[in-house]
Amino acid sequence: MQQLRVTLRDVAAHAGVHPATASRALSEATRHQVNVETAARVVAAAHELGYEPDLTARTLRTGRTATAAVLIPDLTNPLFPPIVRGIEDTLAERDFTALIANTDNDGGRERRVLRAMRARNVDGFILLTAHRNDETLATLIRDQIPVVTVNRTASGSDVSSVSPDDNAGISAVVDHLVGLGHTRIATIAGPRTLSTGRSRYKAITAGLRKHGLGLPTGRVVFARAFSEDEGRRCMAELLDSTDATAVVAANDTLAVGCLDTLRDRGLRCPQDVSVTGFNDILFMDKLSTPLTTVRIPHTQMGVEAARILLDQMLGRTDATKHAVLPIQLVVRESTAAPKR
Amino acid sequence: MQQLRVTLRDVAAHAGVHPATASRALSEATRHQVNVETAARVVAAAHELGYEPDLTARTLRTGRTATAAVLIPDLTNPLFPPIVRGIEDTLAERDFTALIANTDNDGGRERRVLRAMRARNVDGFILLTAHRNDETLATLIRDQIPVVTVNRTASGSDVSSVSPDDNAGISAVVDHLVGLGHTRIATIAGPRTLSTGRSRYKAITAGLRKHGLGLPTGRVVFARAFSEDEGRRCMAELLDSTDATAVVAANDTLAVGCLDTLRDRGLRCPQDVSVTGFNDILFMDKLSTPLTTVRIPHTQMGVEAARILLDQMLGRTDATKHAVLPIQLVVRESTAAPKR
DNA sequence: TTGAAAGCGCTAACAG
DNA sequence: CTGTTAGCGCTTTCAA
Repeated sequence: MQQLRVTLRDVAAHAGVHPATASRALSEATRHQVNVETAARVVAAAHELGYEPDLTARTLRTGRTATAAVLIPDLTNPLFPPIVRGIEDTLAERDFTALIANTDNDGGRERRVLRAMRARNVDGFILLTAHRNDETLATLIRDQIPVVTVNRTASGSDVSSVSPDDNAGISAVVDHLVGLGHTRIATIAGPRTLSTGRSRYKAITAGLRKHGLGLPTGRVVFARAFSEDEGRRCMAELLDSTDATAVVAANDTLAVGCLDTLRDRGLRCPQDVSVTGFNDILFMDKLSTPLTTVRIPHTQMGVEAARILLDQMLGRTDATKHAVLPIQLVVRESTAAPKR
Repeated sequence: MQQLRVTLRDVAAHAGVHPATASRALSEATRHQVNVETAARVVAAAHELGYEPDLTARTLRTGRTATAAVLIPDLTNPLFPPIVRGIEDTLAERDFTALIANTDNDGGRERRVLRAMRARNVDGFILLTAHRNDETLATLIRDQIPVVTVNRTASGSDVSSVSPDDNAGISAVVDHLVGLGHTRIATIAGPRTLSTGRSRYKAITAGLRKHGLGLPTGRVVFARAFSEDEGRRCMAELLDSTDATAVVAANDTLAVGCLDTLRDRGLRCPQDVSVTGFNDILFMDKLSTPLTTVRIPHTQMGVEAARILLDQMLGRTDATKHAVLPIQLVVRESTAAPKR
């Protein structure tokens, strides 16, 4: 079978001390309690034997696992991998590990995942999934488990969060379109159950108002999910109900669906209709119509979230913190002046 | 602090039995050792109290964690997320969890990750990273820890693997190009340290020979990594050294780089040069030149890998298994007959 | 069929 | 500064 594991007792025996002393010598935090020479001897022994502490045993004793759960809707959505990398790399700096799980925004799956994660005694959670009035989130808050939400803010609750500056992003998009001469601007808004959906929707009405423009009912469709399918469906609906010359999609995935429908209907982007996205996910610059969109600092969002969570898990603070990260408008070829 | 956890003792007390009996009653495998009524009482008590076994404690006792490590080069490469999802979902069916780590194909990182995973007592490994003569792999084999490689086969070693049918895929690509009338076909081969690089390179020479065609030195460039940058560099090199009318890239990422270089040089694809990829990753159908490529069953590869690993971890078998999954040629707009 | 007892490897409280 | 002791929650002998 598997090679016999080197245990703390082995190290202690090798160094001629009691296991407890070896334990102290090996931990940064308690090393000062040990005679310098003794400590050195223990460290040498540990090194020599290739000692690697058993985190399971440590967890059982301390109740902490040095693990954070990361709940995401779906890893295959290209928005998430860079964020997850930011999280993982930042956690790793403190020897924490991320436990990733996909929830597909499905209540049942979410409950199952939450149970599995808690059975594993994770020290904290990063939620890229939270909806308004999120059940998972409520449970975690009740049990005082550290949580950070990313790209989602929970309604009224006091939870740390990291999000892109939706307001600035949408505002920049609207300014850009108005600057090109568009006055009839429509939007495909995200689901109202997601904070990104709501905040971007609010931002666009505000942005248009700033220019003295409105958003009549015919020019708004709410997507039921941030999916290409929904992008296609919503665009079709808009084409039937409005004469808008530009469409602001709540994210890139929806925008990609829009482009499909336009092509299927024989319309050209940007000549007939301008389209914008949000997030600047992978390959948006290489589409047949390179997408004008809002770039958010994906990886940095993960980094920030992990930092805030680490602070909480390590007990360095319990202040809630809301990081709003800067965005950047990226103008490509999906936007142009409206036809005369 | 955190809500007090319901423990096995609580359940036992509630049911009026000894913890050991409760333990037996709660486990499928040992339930038959317990009086039916007693067992029912225990189960009811567990349910009522909302008992969730502490996996940490179980691990310490049994040595098994119900966890598998998944080592990938980089999660942000769109090839991997669907595979990882297949792995996660399949592991979850047996209440196993995946622990994902990115190695960036960096030796130091790999060693660090391996140590971290072993400190956490994972029960098995899925490697999407293995190179030829892989150090990590060798260690795992030596210590008899269950391993499955995906998209990589280790040279000469006896490790279970899951891979797409590289041979059939490349062969289909070559047949397709020859069928269009190409005779001067070049290739951007993958790194020779990766089995995918080697096997696809072998497959193309074999495929060309079948048609009486050769692959002179000027028509081969080896990429140092499966990256867009390398695709750009290699394409530039090919353009300088050959008059090929078609380029077979060893994967989609390289192919995307090729397209960039062609555009930068003022060449059109497919009119001037045909290009093909491999994998059919996300958005290859929506590029400005939709890519002709080979579709592999991403998610299914993950599913197969997880199944094989589960069999090994649960001790159901120790036979090594090599799954080669079927591919499909997807013809899009990056290939056409050569200019006159 | 059930209970008693031991122990996985570690760390923290307490003594000395 | 170091050793003793105890115990985290669970499973698995062994004994009754």
